[in-house]
Amino acid sequence: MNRVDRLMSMLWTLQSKKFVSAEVFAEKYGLSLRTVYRDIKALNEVGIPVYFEPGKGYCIMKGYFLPPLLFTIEEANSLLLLQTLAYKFADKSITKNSDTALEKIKAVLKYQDWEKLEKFSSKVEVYLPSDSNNENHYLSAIQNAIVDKNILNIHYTDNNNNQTQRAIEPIGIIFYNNQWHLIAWCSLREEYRDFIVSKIDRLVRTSEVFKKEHSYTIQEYMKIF
DNA sequence: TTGGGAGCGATAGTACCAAA
DNA sequence: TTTGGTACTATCGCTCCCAA
Repeated sequence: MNRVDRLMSMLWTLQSKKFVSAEVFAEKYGLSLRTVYRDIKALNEVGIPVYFEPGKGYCIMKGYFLPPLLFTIEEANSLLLLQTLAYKFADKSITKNSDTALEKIKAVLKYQDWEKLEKFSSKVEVYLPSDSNNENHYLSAIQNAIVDKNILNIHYTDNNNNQTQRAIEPIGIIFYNNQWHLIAWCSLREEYRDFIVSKIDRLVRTSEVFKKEHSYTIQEYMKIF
């Protein structure tokens, strides 16, 4: 990493964390403390309001924000790979967002890097078994419901082709057996259930918050069931 | 019990020099 | 030009001791 990239990286770190000590920077970039002090001074000299709080570390003045407009070609390639995986493993609601995110990244790349990224994008492919299905578009809504603890109303077709309507409280999503599974408290069955996302025929995210205090995390659920 | 001063360690910062 | 090493100073927080 050259010095300019490192200074930018330090800036993003300071923007994303409350306090960072000189020692943490030295360890992160494999530098001596002396060089970290020089870098902090360099940031100050170009007008970035980095200040020091005794016992805590360095911090950037509240309200100061520089949008992360610079990406290296390696970072852009990594994101392109992730987007390719998203196309295969996620649904339309996710790929729509990852498309626009990648377009924003491409827009701020240097022309040479943009050209490299375009060449690379035609040389990456992921193959999945033919029975995998990511044709619906509920993953994004499910993600938001999990974060905001919103109840979901779903129309679901189970393994016996029985169609039911349920109110569920989603605690997490898991990808296994080539399918996304939604783990949720089911008010119809009054227990935790594993719903295959592709078998959800209709999904409505309500503004109603969870009625139950959930005792499981998604990791604990997978260990137990 | 409380407040002040001394001592100590951790951390931040600077100066100078050498090496790559 | 950039970086690291060493020596040094400054500051802060904590603990201990002692006097009021």
